[in-house]
Amino acid sequence: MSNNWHHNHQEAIRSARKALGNNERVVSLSETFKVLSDPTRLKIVLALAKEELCVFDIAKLLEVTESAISHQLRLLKTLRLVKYRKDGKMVFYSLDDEHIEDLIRIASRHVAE
Amino acid sequence: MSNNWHHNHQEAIRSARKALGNNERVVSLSETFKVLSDPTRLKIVLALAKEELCVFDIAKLLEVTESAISHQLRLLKTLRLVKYRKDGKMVFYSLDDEHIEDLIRIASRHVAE
DNA sequence: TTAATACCTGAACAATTGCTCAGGTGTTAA
DNA sequence: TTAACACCTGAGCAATTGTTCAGGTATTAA
Repeated sequence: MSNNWHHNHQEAIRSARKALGNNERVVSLSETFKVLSDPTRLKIVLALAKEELCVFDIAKLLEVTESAISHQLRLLKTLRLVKYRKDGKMVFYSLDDEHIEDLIRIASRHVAE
Repeated sequence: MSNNWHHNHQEAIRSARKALGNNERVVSLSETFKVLSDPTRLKIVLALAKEELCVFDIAKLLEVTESAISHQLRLLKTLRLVKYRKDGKMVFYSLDDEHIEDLIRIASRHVAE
């Protein structure tokens, strides 16, 4: 009632605003989730978390073209999620991030319900 | 060398394939991450994790239209990530998932580096 | 050198996505 | 009844995304 704005929710809004923190942080957070939101990319991450693989191996494993894999690996490389090691003509990729596996573990539990 | 296929990576591929599990599981996993991959949606989830809010409040908080919020809430409702409670003209939403907060906590650690 | 292999790259494409807009429903107060 | 409010909805849109395609580089073997 009375002179409160709209309805008495200012407290809740202020509290929620504090929980959000600054915008950049939230955007970074969402970008972290975005990397894992594509099935192909998630499969690459899952595979590389277990084994070091070359591009051809990953393409064979996921049944997609080497080009598609290469594009995704470039992104994962840029985001420093994977590292690579050259050996002659081949390039071996592996996971370069400890937190990601924890993330996937928690999410798996969520999917299992 | 010799009669092995391509190069001696069959073992690694077999091991990685096992780590992937079945395709549906991975797709479900990626969909979980996808929900949190949009900044607006992530902000809604963060806000509702802290406070029960009505649509108008969320729109005010995030500075977007009520329509946009309503569309996102419909998705979150469908995925059973939020629950709602009607009170007169207003609809109050709150988070309805324990795992999501763990997920965000781990991802936050990852962003912090 | 030539050919084959392994991988990378940019352009172009179809598909998906998040939002706006206009209009809808349901509830409340005058 | 009328108007205001709170929210929902479908259509349409611009922007983004993942992939294919064609061609490129680098390394190795013949």
